[in-house]
Amino acid sequence: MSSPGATAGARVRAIRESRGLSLSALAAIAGIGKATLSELESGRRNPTLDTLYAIAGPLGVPLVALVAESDLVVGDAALDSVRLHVQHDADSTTEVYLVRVRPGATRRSPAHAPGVREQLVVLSGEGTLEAEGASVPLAPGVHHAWAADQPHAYSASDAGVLVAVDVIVTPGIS
Amino acid sequence: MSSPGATAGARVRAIRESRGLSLSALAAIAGIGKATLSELESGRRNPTLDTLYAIAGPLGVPLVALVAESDLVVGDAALDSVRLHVQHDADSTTEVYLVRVRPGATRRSPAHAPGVREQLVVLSGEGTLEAEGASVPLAPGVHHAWAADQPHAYSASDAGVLVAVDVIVTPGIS
DNA sequence: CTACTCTGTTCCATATGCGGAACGTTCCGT
DNA sequence: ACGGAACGTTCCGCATATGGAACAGAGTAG
Repeated sequence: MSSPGATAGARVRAIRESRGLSLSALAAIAGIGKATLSELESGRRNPTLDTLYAIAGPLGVPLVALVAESDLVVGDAALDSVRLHVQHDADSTTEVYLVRVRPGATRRSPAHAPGVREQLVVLSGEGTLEAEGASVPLAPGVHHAWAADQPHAYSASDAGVLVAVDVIVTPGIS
Repeated sequence: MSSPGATAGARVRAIRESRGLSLSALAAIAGIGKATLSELESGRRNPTLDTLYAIAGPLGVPLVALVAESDLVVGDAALDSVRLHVQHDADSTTEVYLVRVRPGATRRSPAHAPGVREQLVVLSGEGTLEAEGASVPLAPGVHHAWAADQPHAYSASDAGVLVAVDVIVTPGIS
């Protein structure tokens, strides 16, 4: 955490590998030098905004995701999610994630703490959400809210990546 | 908007002035050169992460606030919004905003292009949403979707700031 | 009017981020 | 065993971000 550049580099590497992209490929797509990307990922440079911006696009993540002092829950092969926003209120904590589920993959989530509520807004892709014992079809524009203190799972169809905004509200203290 | 560095510069200047800080003072506190800050604010440099990080601290804002990809309406008495995510698909463009409406303020939005759909997930605060001729009460956890090709407005109650995630889907190409 | 301190900008030497071209490895098809 | 192509790293010339100093202007105290 000492240097923001170092953590950004680690984050870039994590996201890139979770996408199955090679360093050379990403450098080519982003239009930057391989040397730049290599030393950036290993934390040996502190990159320019332009460089980070060039990388964020092809990775499909908002620039915020590379810079934030927020946590990145890196994917197993099935899913990765980026925390876009955290907010501590008097009686609850609200988190906003951008979730990406790979085609054909399923993400099972264990039960959260009692009282936790979760909401999903699908941006693109199709799939299914299993929650509260019901099965909800997911498609672009679909919204669903459920109690997350029970196990639940999202899965993406084989057609394409499922991208969604996930809002999790946890009651109680920060 | 072309260069992320340029918008970051403008944002730094806006926040600095809203804090009543002089350029020299901020440079001294942040431990960076006045030249760096001057040319950064005027958009003539594209800064390093380290430099932005050094500035964000004394300004009292998260690094994210300086880097956000789109226009942040600072100092508008009614509202500010940060674009968290953009995504161009084959037949539509999806944008995710974090919107803050100040207590008692109202944000009126003109009609967007035909076919644009908008969704709101309220994170905290209370207020009212006027859309499609109806009035929807807003409270934490509330979700609403509507056709945004007509004028609409959100307003926050006097109780507190209204914070919400706003998803806008625009059909057609970028 | 002078002297001082503050403002923000411009000039400059230095440090360093940058991309292209090397490099050593590993893997795959022949 | 042998190309050949991919991987990621290191080297190097060039471009540029950096901070210190010099600068002009504005405001104030003497």
